[in-house]
Formats: sequence, structure tokens, C-alpha cells
Amino acid sequence: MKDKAAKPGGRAAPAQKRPAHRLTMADVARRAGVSTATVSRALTRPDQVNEKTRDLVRGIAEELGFRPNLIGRQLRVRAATSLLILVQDLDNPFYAELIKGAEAVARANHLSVMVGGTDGLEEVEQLYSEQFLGRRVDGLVILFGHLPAGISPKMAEHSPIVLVSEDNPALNLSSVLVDNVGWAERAMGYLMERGHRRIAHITGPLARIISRQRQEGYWNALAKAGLPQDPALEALGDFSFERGRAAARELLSLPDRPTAIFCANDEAAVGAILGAADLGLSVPSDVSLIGFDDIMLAQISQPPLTTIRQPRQQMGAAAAQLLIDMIEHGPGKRAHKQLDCELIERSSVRSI
Amino acid sequence: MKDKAAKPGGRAAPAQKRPAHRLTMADVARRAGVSTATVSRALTRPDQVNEKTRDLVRGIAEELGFRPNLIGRQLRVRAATSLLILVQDLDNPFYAELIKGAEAVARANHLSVMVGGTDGLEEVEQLYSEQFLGRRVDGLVILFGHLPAGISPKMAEHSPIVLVSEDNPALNLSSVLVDNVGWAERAMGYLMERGHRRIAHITGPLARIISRQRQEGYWNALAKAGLPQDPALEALGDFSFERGRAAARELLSLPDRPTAIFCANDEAAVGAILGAADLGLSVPSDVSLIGFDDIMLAQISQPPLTTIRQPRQQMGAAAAQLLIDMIEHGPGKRAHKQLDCELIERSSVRSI
DNA sequence: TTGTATGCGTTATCAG
DNA sequence: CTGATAACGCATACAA
Repeated sequence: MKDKAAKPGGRAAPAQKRPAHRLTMADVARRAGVSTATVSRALTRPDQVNEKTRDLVRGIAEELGFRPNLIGRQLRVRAATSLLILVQDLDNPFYAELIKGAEAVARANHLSVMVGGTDGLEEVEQLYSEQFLGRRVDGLVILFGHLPAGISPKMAEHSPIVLVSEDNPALNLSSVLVDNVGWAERAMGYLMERGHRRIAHITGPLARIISRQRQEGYWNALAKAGLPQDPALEALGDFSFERGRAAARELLSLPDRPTAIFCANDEAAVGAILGAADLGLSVPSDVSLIGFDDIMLAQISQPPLTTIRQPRQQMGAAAAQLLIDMIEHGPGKRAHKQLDCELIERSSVRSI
Repeated sequence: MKDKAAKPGGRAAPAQKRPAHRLTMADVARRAGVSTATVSRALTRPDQVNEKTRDLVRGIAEELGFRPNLIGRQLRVRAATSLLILVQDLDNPFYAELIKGAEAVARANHLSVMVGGTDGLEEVEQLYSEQFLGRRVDGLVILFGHLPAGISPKMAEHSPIVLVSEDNPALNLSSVLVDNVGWAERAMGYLMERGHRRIAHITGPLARIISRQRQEGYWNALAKAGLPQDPALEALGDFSFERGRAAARELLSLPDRPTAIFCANDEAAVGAILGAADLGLSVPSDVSLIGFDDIMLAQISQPPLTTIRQPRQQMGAAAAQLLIDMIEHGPGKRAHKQLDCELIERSSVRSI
């Protein structure tokens, strides 16, 4: 048997050639004839070390291809390193830009961003919750209106978590929102200003608060105009293109058909364009359409869609910023931020 | 002054109430009157500990809201924990489903997925490279055809990295690809079978290999049919809707205008539909169009687009699987996987 | 300016 | 079955 190094903790033998991805500061230190402390300093606090030593150490690190292990560092330095953005549906075009906004702010603060798509599955939510509870991510941006399975309201109360786009007032969490009710009203107002009185609504999935809020805006507008609520004019949607198409067909087959439809989101609205076409009707001559979100599709649909634009990038940025504040100053700094939308006029509405 | 605990490493004072997110196994151990080793075992290897002890420990952990710190664990247990997917453009609809595929496989292997959007910025690539080199992520799925800044070809050679969708043969890396040349030829063949002879091409950005491959397929098809290459029939694109629209206008303003256009991707093809419309031309009666990718937009454009479908979900899944194999068995297991596309027939092509 | 020693929170080893 | 102890890789307080 070979001798073992005398000092406990000493390496068995200075491995001939350890793969670059397994080098540690000790390896660099040995080669440079300095202590690991000096290596650490040379790499992260260059000013605290003699110029010659610094260059020596850095040269050797470079030569060896050494990169400090961030896990080791993170265990030692308790600084936030990453945010997790949770969405239900990764291929919902609404989210990408929002994520971009968050990413930019995170990056500026030296945080990385993880994105998780849950598909609404509890089991997946659970998995991501573990990352958070296990402190592998330092903050949570949630793009659906509930806490992911595995995080109790009590835990959430004292944690850096922010709800974006979709609120849940029951949870008292920080949030970045738009006034869905108000802007739905505004969309309706736009239609009414152009003479529409018989206006239908294609809802989102009513299980989601955001859908109910836009529906509420629809109702409010009706009420303020002294118009009755006609259940026949409300078609249940689910934010999908296909459902929007079908819903439009239903609505436009009504004996006294609506002159305009307020769609809970753009995707459904684009579906509605085709639904109208299915019946030989065209937009906006036969029926006017207004959407919500201003996704890219809204610009390139035929006709281009008049819609309510949500400031997605800003929403993402604000969320990240809020989160970072909470991480730095503790969750006491809870906040509710409301951003403005904008009505984008294109060609899917005509005056009557 | 108060006494300090006798043992070095002993905590100064059993903090009255430490926030739940700062509890350690030591806290649980103390409360349960066992060692940290037992706590660890009770939590992660329940079978290796006496039933009564186990329940006691787990009960207390639960009661305290203790969650093991994954960073500590990861430092100790060198097991892979996450993959990083790098894309240039997060809001490119092509990627979402691919990411989903990768995520599913990763999840099944107890890995989490990070997604990074670089916007093509070296500085951002650098940032993500550091995550990888710092071993905070264990594998890299790259959705653009080059190594991110900060990773040298030599490093890459021995690392779990896989290129997806877009190849770079110069780098000898594992990859998951489709035969872009072949399927571009197939698209052209489809047009030719329907009598088209004068066929234009809207390219992708030629800086990208994938664009050049599809262009090559275009040329090959021409050559095999004995047709000449007419530079006038090639319009430079950049995969964008707007550029596709403009390019189509150029092409269709030609004195002897093409009867069909092969577009390097769907987004440009949808743009081309509008470009044709701008000139009072309609698809497919005046000009036939075929795309590439089969993004969602292709289904809902008017007319719906005939196109080449890439198996995006499978590509993502295959990439993740490849990566996992490399992580487990070392990068010796390099592999090049080629997946099949499918021609999706819709209504943007007519026979002449 | 540099080195020594310690601990971040967990788990593996080994002895009891 | 359980406990003591030593790492994992790094950064810092403190001593030199």
C-alpha cells in the first residue's frame, strides 16, 4: 500500500492530470506556490494582492483552465444568485417578452434567471417549489394567479415572491399588474364610441381571475351605458385560437347578431376572425373585433387587430426589480405595482 | 458577556426563533436529540433509520418547516442538477415547444432546466458560459450554431454540450438536427410536382448555417430539375415577418414573376402572404407559397401554410437525453442524431 | 501582502 | 441503527 499524505485532508496523490472541470483552488495554489486564500483573492479581489503574485496566480489559473466552482462559492457567500420565473404555458407568446424584461433587470443585478413551465401540473409545481424552498433560487416570479403546490400561504408571506399579470387578492403578495377591469371597460368604450351597442364577449377560462376581471369590465361598460346583460352574448372561451373561432361562430349565428365582439385575448380574437370568415362574414365590415394583450399575431393578422397592449417587458422588469428589493431589504417591502396599458388602434373595428 | 458554547463550531446561542428559511439540519437535530447524520438519513434514506426515530425527526422537520439546503447538498453530492438551454431569441415561437420537450426529459431525470436568451449578445453569452464553467449547470443545449462566448472549442470538446436545430460541423459537438438540405429539396420537389418551374426563394439570414443549408436544398432541387439558378429569384431574408413581406413584394414585382416561393421559414412565408396582398396578388391563386418549421402561425394564417414540420418537441427531448447520457457516461458518448421532418399539406400551394 | 484556520449545510464513511 | 467526523470548494477573520 502506498503512503497516504500525512495531513488529514491532504489529497491522496497530486493526480497527474485532473480534468479541467474538476480543478480546485488548491490545485492552482499548489502550482503557484501560494495558499488557496491568495488564489481566491487574486481572482476575486485583485487589488488586495501583490501585483506579481496576482499575475502569477492568474496566469496559472488561465493556463490550467481553472474556473472557480460557483456552488462552493455560493455556500460560503450567502448572496442571491438567481430568480425563477414560473409560467403555465411556455409557448404562450405573451410570456416571452415579459421574461425578457425580467431577465434584463436580473442580469443587471448579477442574477441569473430560470424559467419553468408547469403546464398547470401540481407535480411539476412541486418540483419547482423545491428549488425555491431549497434555496437554489432566491426569488419567484409567478405568472399564474396561485401559489405553486408545495408553497403554503404562510411560507409565501415571508418570501420573495411576486405575482405578475394575474393577481390573487386572497394571497397578500407583492404583485405587478394591469387594471384588467378598467382596460376591458376601455376596450368596450372604444367600441361604443363607434356606435356599437350590441356587443358580445368571448371570455377567457373563467377559472382564472384575469378572465373574470375582463368579464367584469365588459359588464361594467354595459351597465354604464345603460345596456342590458344578455347571456346569449357571452361565449365561454379558454384563450385559445380554436375556441375563439368556435365561439365567434356561435355568436355570429345568433338571430340578432352582435355588431362587435370584445375578446378576452388576442389569440381568441384572431380565431374569431376566422370564425367570422367561416360564416362568410368579414372583419370589420360585418363585425368589429377588439382584443387584449397585443401579441405579435395581432399585428400580422388580417385585418390587424385593434387591441389593448399590456406593457409586457416593463411588467417583467418591474417584477424582477420588486423581487430584488425584497431579497435585499426583506419581504417587508411588499408592494403592488400597477402599470398602464395602451389602446392600439388598428383595423378590426369600424364605426357604425 | 455571555458564555460561548464550549465546542468550537457550536452556535453562539440557540437563536430564539430563526426564520424558517435559515434552519439547518443542526437545528432539527438538536430539537430531536439526534445527530445531523440521523436527520439527513431520516429525510433522504428513510429505510436506513429506525421507524420511531424517523417519524420523530420528520415530525420535527415538518413542524419547524425545515427544508434542506440544496446548495449544501450539491456541494457534497456531486450529482447533476440542471441543464441550461441557450437561445438567441426567447420570443421566437419555434423554441417554446422544443424547450418543453427538453424539460420533460430533464424532469424525468430529476434535472431542472434553465433557459437563457442571449439576444445574440456576446456579453450575455459570457454570463451564461460562466454558469456552465462554474458548474452551476451541468449541461448545455445550444439552439444557435456556435459556442457561446467564453467557451473555447477545446473546452467544449470534453463537455456535455449539444447543438440543436442548427449545426456547426467545424465544432465537433453532439447534435440533434434535421436534414435541412434534404427537406428544403423536398419542399421544392412538392412545388415542382405541381407544375411550378419558376420558383423563388426567400432566404434566412445567410450568416446562419441553417439558412445556407436551406438555400443549398433550393439550389439542389433546381439543379436536379435542370433548371437554371436565377439570382433575381433569390431574395435575402432574415426569418422575420416584415422582411418576408418586403422580399415577396420585390420578387412579385419582377417582370416575369415566379409562380411559387419557397420561404426559409414560416414567419417569412406569412409575411409573404401579405406582401403578395400588397400587390393585389393572392395566395395560392396568383402565387404559391411553402414554408419551413410549422409554427402555430402556419395553421392560422390565411391561407393556412403548406410547410415542412420540424419535430420540435422530439428535438428538445432528444437533446436533453443526449446531454444526460454525456453527463452520466462522459462526453465520449458523442452522438449526432438526425430526426425526420414531415411535409404538412395545407392550402398555400396550387397546381398549375 | 500572505498564510492559517474555520465554517457555509450537507452527506459519506467508519466505528460503535 | 446511530453518532462523530471529515470532506465538498470557496471566502474571510485573524494572525503573522
